[in-house]
This record gives sequence, C-alpha cells and structure tokens, in this order.
Amino acid sequence: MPYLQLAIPSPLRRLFDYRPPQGCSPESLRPGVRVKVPFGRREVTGVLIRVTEHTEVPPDKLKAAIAVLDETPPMPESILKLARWAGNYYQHPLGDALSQALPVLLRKGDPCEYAHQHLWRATADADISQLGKTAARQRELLLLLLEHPNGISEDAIRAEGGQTTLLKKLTDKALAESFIHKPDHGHHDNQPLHEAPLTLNAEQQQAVHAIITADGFKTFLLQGVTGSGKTEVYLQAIEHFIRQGKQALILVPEIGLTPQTVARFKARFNLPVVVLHSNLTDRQRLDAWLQAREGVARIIIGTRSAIFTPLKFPGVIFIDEEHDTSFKQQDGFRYNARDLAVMRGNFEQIPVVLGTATPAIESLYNAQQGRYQWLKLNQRAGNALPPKFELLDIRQLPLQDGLSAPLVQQIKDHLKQGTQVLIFLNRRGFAPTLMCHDCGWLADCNRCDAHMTLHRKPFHLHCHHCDSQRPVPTTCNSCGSTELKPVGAGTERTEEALQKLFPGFPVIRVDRDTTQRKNAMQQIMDRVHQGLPCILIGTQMLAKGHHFPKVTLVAILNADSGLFSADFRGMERTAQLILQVAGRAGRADHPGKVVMQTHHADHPTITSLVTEGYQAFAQQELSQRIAAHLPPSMHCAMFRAEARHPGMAERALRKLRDLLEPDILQPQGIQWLGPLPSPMEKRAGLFRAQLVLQSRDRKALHQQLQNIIREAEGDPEARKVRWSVDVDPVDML
DNA sequence: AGCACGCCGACT
DNA sequence: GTCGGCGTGCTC
Repeated sequence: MPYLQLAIPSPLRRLFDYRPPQGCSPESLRPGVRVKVPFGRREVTGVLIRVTEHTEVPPDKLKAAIAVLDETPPMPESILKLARWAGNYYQHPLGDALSQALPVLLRKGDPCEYAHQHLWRATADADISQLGKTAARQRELLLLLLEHPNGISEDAIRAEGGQTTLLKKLTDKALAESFIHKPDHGHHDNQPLHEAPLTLNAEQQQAVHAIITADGFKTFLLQGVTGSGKTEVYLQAIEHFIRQGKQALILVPEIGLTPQTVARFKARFNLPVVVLHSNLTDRQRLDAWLQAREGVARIIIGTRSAIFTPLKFPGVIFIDEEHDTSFKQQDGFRYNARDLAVMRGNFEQIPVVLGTATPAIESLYNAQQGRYQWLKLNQRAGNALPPKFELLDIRQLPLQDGLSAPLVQQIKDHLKQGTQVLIFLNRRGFAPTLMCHDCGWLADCNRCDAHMTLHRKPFHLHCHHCDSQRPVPTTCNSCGSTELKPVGAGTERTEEALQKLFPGFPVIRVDRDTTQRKNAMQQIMDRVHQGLPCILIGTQMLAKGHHFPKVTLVAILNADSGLFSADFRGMERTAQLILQVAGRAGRADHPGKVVMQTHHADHPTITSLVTEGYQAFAQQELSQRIAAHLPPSMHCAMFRAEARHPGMAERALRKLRDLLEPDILQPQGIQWLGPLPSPMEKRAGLFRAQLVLQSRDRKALHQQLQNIIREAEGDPEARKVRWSVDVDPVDML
C-alpha cells in the first residue's frame, strides 16, 4: 500500500505521512496536488510531495487523508520549484512556504477554478412554448437564460430571483445546458497598444535594446535619475515581449501600487492587465492568479507576494524601486521578492530588470561585480532640471512646531508665486511624546521600551510599536503636576502650525491617519492636481509613488533622523528617502528646490549626497561596508528570540552559541556577534535578543544553518523561547 | 502556528 | 466555588 508524503503548513520542518483517502485511484496521486488531511485536532490542506511504499510512522499514528483536492497540481512546476528553493534558502518550513505561494482560497482548500466557471445557457433549439402554462417558474427561468446567451452563473441566477433547483428540470427537457467558461485570450496581439510609445533618447534606447536582446536569463540594474523616463523603458521593453506572445510580471513596493502607476500600463496596452492590490477579495485574487497561469492576463502588476504568480508564457520580470525594503517579508516566511525574482529569472530563463533611482548598496555591488548588467539613465526628459539642494543649518535656530523661521519665509515666497509646497516629516501624530514640565516624567508604553506618541484627533496616547492606546493623563503619574507638555513635533502638530501661519492656503496632511478611509488618497491627489497653491505635509506616503508637478519647494524637516541609527543601513535608507522626497519637486518645467533642516550641515555623508549625488554617496558607503566587513561583502543570518521574561531570550541564544561554537562556527569560519539584547529590548510585552552569524562564504553559511536550526530545535533552553531565523536580514533591529 | 490540557490566582 | 491567564506538549 502506498503512503502519501505531504508538506503541511505548520512550523514543523518535516513531511507527514498519510494513507491515501478512501477509494482513491493511484493515478490521482500526482505530486503537487493538494490533499485535505486531519492534522492534530483540525483539518488542513497539504501539498503532496511524493508517494512512497514505506513509512517509519507506527501504524497507530498513521491517519488516512480526507480527499485529494486537485486532478492536476495547481502550481506549475516552475512555481513549485521557486517556493521549494525559497523555503530552503530562507530556512522556512516547506509546507508553509508552499502554502504561502498559493492564493488564500487555494490554501483553504477551495476548488482551483474561476468564480463563475460553471455557467448555464438555453440550448440552441430551446423554445419557450415547449413549457406548459402551469410551469410559470420554469418559464421565468428559461427567459432569464435566453437573456444571457453567453451564459449565466448559478449565483447570478439566484441574484435575479431565479430558482436554480429548476435547472435540472429544464436540462431534462433539453431546454438548458451547463458548460465550462474560461476567459479567452482576447487576441489583441495584432494591436497590442492603445497609444503610441514616446520617443526615446539614446540612453533609453540602449536600455530597451539591452533588455529585449537578453536572450534567456540576465539581470539588469536599471539606474535612472528621477524624471529620466524609467517607466517608458519598462513599457517599451514589455511591448517587445508582449508582441512575442509572452507575459510580463511587474513587482512594485506596497505603497507604490498607486492608481497612477497602474493607469499608465492600462493606457498603453490594449491587453488584459491584472493588478494584485491589497483591496482585492480572495476570490478576485484567485481569478487573477488563474488568468496569469493560463496566459490570459498578459501584464501582471503586484506587490511582494506576486513573485509567486505563475506565468504560462514567461517573458520578463521588472522590480520597480528595487531598493525598497517592502520586498522583504518581515515576519514568518522572510523571503526577499527582489532576490527571488532573480532566482526565478534564472529558473525560467528570462530577463529580470531591477529599476530604481537609488540602488540598494548590494545591487550596486552586484552590478560592479558584473553579476548584473548596469544600465544608466542620467538624462532628464524634456527640459526638466535637477532640484537644487539647500542645507539649512538649524543648530542655533529655535524651531516652532518643527519649523525654523528661514524655512517659513521660503514657504511664504513659494506660495506667493502661486506654486505648491511639500513638507516631509517622517513622524505621525501630534508629538513624539508627553513630558511633565515639573519632574521630567515621560509617557512611556507599558509593553515596549518606547515613548507613546501623543495624537490630537482623536485625543489619545498611542504606541507606534505595539499599537496599544490609552487616554491622555491630566496629571503627571509621578509627581501629580498638571504641567504636561507635548515634546517635539509630528505631522499633526506641524499641520496645525502651518494652518495658523498660512490661513489663506489649504494645508493638506498625508499620513496613515488621514488616508485610512477608502479613496481618501485619491481625493487628496485630485485636489492637489487641480494645481492651486497649497501646502502638503506628510510622511513617507508623500515620498513614494506620487508625482506633484506643481510643487516647487520640498522641505525635509528632520533630515537627521536615521543618520545615527543602530542599523548599519540607516545611512543608506536616509539617503534613498531624501532623494525620493526630493524627486517630488521640479517636475515638468518648474525648477525645484529642496530645503533640508539639519543639525549636521557639515556631516560628510550629507554634504556628499547633496553636492555630488547618490552615486558618489553610494560608492563611499559601499567602500565603508567592505572595510567594516559588513554586507554586501559579507553574508549574514540573524537569529532572533523573544520571551516573556527579561534575560530568557538572551540566555537561550547564548546557550545555542556556546553549543555551536566548537563544532560548527569555529571550524566553518562563521563569525558571530552577540547575543545581545535587541535595540528596543522590550516590545509588545516580550523581551528580545539577537545573534548575528556572518560569513564571506554564502554557501558555507547556508549549509550550516540547517545544522544550527537542528541544534536549536533540540535544545530545551531554546524551546522555551520563540526564536526565528532571518537570512539576509534587511533590518538589524 | 494552532489547539487542548492543566495548573494557580481573583472575581460574579 | 468558577473564569481565565499562560506554561507545556503534540501534530503522520
């Protein structure tokens, strides 16, 4: 009797054996199909890895599977391979990795088919007069079918008031029939474009040419300054693959999936474009996934998880804003979609393009090492000018609600000229914290090593790390004084100040709190695009994805934050963010200016970024990383642990390190750092610690990780804490 | 991860 | 007296 070896979505790093379900034919047991099984006290959907003749599991433990859910594997071989590779590389349990590569509905065991795949229609020679006068409901139903010659689903019939139970009667009388509907290819291949492509400059032409002549797998780093027409390169390269009957997959950052980006693709291509955005229902996602798998959708745009979208005719993969950290999943299955894209391109033998104005240091390194072909776009389209930077030294200047007097003057000047002003402050809420003026007490979070942020509307204290909230105290917890003062400025406070300073101009705040409502962002954008003078104040949300052609002044209020971060990537992040914000100004033919308030106007990194540009900064940063033996010249894996009691997580990691040191770390040349308490030791009531492992040899580190995890799984100390591994972490915090 | 079992502290 | 927090153990 054969046994099924299944990958089960659970944190357990092994396969589980089952007996085949009752009355199941051997041919239906194809590796890759989903199988519903009892697991512990619940039912789960696993993926069949292989069928074996033997099992080590004692017969009394072995259970029978409930059902085989698919005739053919839902994931094509290519995606199965990618998910397995990813599970292995990121040291994530296979069952969970495979499960996360599937759309939610398939994880839950729903059938792998379109929503309205089974349709009904009237037969060709159906005639209403064949029904007796007494069969009123059947007549009604048949009339409904006749109104929908292309077919109608049972759901739709019910919605129209028809009785689906009567369909059987009509079928018996040969008046109705059911059929399988699949969206068709649309055959637009002769006319794939809605609009003519723009004319390319020489650099753009070279880039497009390089991409479309790649012939198989190749990775490109497409580095284009803001306004250099990167998207046009994407569009024209994609056009080439589309004309060959292939598909294009485009990954964008979470926040970058704006209607503006999508509109550009839809306006250009007269072909099915599917967008996997966060507001889709699970049903819509499955339909889009199926359309991609069947080659009906020709252009697929999505965020991180879209890297697992199957393509019937793979043509090319684009990663837009490749430096963006949202491509790395930050919990659970910690994969990096950008790096997986490169792997996928390799598996499927297609080109992969990483596009950005500000490459990640590791991508730059890969380009310089010759692993990626480096394509540069340095020219700005049309007569656009690069923005002018001004470092505004605020060391001796008083700040009023985050604003210095010279900055207020500049805002005034630009508004008077009739243009718009954008103010960037990467801090939500009214003030970063509340302090007692008499004794210095601070409003701290009970569950985190952090201050609580004061919010004005609605009035409350909010911890941005664990989301806990509480009312604002009227008296000091420590000394009873009523002199509680907000310290520092967030977007809410600066918005209020700007409204008082410029009563004649609209002040529009853009952060998570003002854009939660559906369509709120769209309404804000519509208002800004009317072009009347106004002040925009907001967080990262303003920096990414949106273009503001009428903005002539960009002000960065806290350019220093992140400059002295505990994370060695803090500088890189700051530089990328500054340039991204700066890129919002000086579009079209308005010259743009960027004012940065700073306490470190002579900081060499800041000055080099501002005077010489990103490339010079990045080069300098890369040399420093190499000198300091940090990624990308080193490969890194991070063990994190958290526990309810202080010291427990650190103790468990230290035990693990001591266990590994003589047999694994030392002999394999793996260096370690820590364990140390995490920079914010307590978060959401848990005490956290981390242990960093580093090696110059990626393979050696990766191979040893399996042994290290095996040790951790067996260690009683480690079993008492929640621990996790992060391969190639992007956040060291 | 879930889910159940089982043990101690503070409430209707 | 029970409700419920969380430590422990198990999943073919």
